[in-house]
Amino acid sequence: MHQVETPKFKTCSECPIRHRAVCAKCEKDELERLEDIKYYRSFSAGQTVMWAGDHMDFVASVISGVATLTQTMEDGRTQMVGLLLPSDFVGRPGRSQATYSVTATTDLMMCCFRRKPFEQMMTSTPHIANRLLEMTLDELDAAREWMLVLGRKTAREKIASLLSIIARRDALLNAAAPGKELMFDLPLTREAMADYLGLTLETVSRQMSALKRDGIIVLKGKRAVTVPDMDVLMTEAGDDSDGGYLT
Amino acid sequence: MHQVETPKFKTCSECPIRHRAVCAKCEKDELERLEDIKYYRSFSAGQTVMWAGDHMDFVASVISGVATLTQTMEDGRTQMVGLLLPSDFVGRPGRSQATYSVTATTDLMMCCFRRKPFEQMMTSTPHIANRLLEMTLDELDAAREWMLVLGRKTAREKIASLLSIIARRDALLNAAAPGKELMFDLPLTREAMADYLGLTLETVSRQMSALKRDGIIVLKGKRAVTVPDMDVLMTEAGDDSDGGYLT
DNA sequence: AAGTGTCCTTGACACAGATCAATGACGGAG
DNA sequence: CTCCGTCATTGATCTGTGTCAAGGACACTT
Repeated sequence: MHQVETPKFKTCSECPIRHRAVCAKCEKDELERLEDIKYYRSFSAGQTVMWAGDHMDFVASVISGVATLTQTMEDGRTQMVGLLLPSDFVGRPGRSQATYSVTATTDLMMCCFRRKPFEQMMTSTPHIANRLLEMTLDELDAAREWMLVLGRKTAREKIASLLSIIARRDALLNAAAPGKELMFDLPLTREAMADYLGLTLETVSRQMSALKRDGIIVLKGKRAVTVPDMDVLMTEAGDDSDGGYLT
Repeated sequence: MHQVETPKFKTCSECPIRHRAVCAKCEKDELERLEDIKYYRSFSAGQTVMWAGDHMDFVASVISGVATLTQTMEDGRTQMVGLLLPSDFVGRPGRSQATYSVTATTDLMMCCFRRKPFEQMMTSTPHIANRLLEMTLDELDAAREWMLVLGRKTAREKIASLLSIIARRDALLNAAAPGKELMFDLPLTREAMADYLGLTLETVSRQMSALKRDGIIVLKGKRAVTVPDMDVLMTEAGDDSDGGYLT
């Protein structure tokens, strides 16, 4: 049951992800052509957007909310392979079958483009293909970063890594003051966190409790997280804490 | 010490990776422009091609041999994040610092393009950018496949997964008859396999012995592997064994 | 032929994280 | 306000893989 809510803005130029999504480099006229082939779809938290193997006749951008990309083995073991945040792209041009399952973990709004005309536009205007290449290269880097987390980090480091990723992108979206403490809501259940990190939900829960006990994070309820000192969290994640400048 | 051997062919049109590399879609005239900005470099097994953080003034295609892409934490834990086979692309246009270390695990020949002129060509001819997008999307799929291996598979399944990947690409290169037994040389040491799989080299060794004991593989020396039945290996990897047709 | 270095194998034991199981917190329906 | 379902926490125990350690196979040097 897709809720067919409509977004609060009217045109692409008012779209909150206008400058970061796959359409970021488009000129006015290109945007107008995109308007013709796009439509909005919304999903409520927990809904499945598509199943692996489904026929897909669209590609899409996440406008708001969070979705997950997951892969499942026959015996039910599942691994999350991507976290889709606003402006992220879903689907692969030239491919009609979904490779992964997509699930909304919060209420979700997507901007969908009919696949065939979108593919045609990609060949006729380089702006879209260029932007998609940039975004794909970024995602590849993120996936490789994640391979280090999955392959070599301890459970505690994994949790700290996930928290710091979510904290950072949240700080970015909400333009938080640096150096100060950060506050955000976890967009994932313990089970989803476990699926992201290659752990069980029990281990996630225990490590969250341990980080809380050690004062690395403060929990209010199950989802609201406060990070008093981001550098300490980064150190727990096994990443170099210094931000790059001033040694 | 870079060995400055030269390849056995003379022009791009005779190049063995001509139709699969980043230049695959180029026309004759575009190939000529590429000739002007390219040069060959060769490395012997074990040599480091570049260190993470190095300044890079080129991007490159692997012509022959195998290289690895690795990421290392401060305390020395390392994770391989990519396996570079012939036709694979190294480096990121627009980025001057290497993100990962690249190491030749066999003798290696690369076709390097000076970065700045290559970037200019990317904007002026869509064929290169298009091909690079395709290749990057494929690599992203491979990375995500690997996340499932790292996060959710047992040591035995991990080894079987790695062996089946190498066996398949080898069969592809050498056009082996399907259904028959496969034979190939491992291009990786036990330690490199461990770094790919998020295991220790001892566990890799034990699981190799176990697969051998169970008749899944036959070892001749340390590197030569024979797979009597590919379907059995795929089942051990936890992948669906059936190739897609005929259920 | 013995010496040396690299890579690999195997064994004994320890431990991080999985598994099994019980209980708790919270929010929505009636 | 209580019932019930979902999600999270915590404890007890088990086990797969890591760690530490010894030795083997092979290639290359002299």
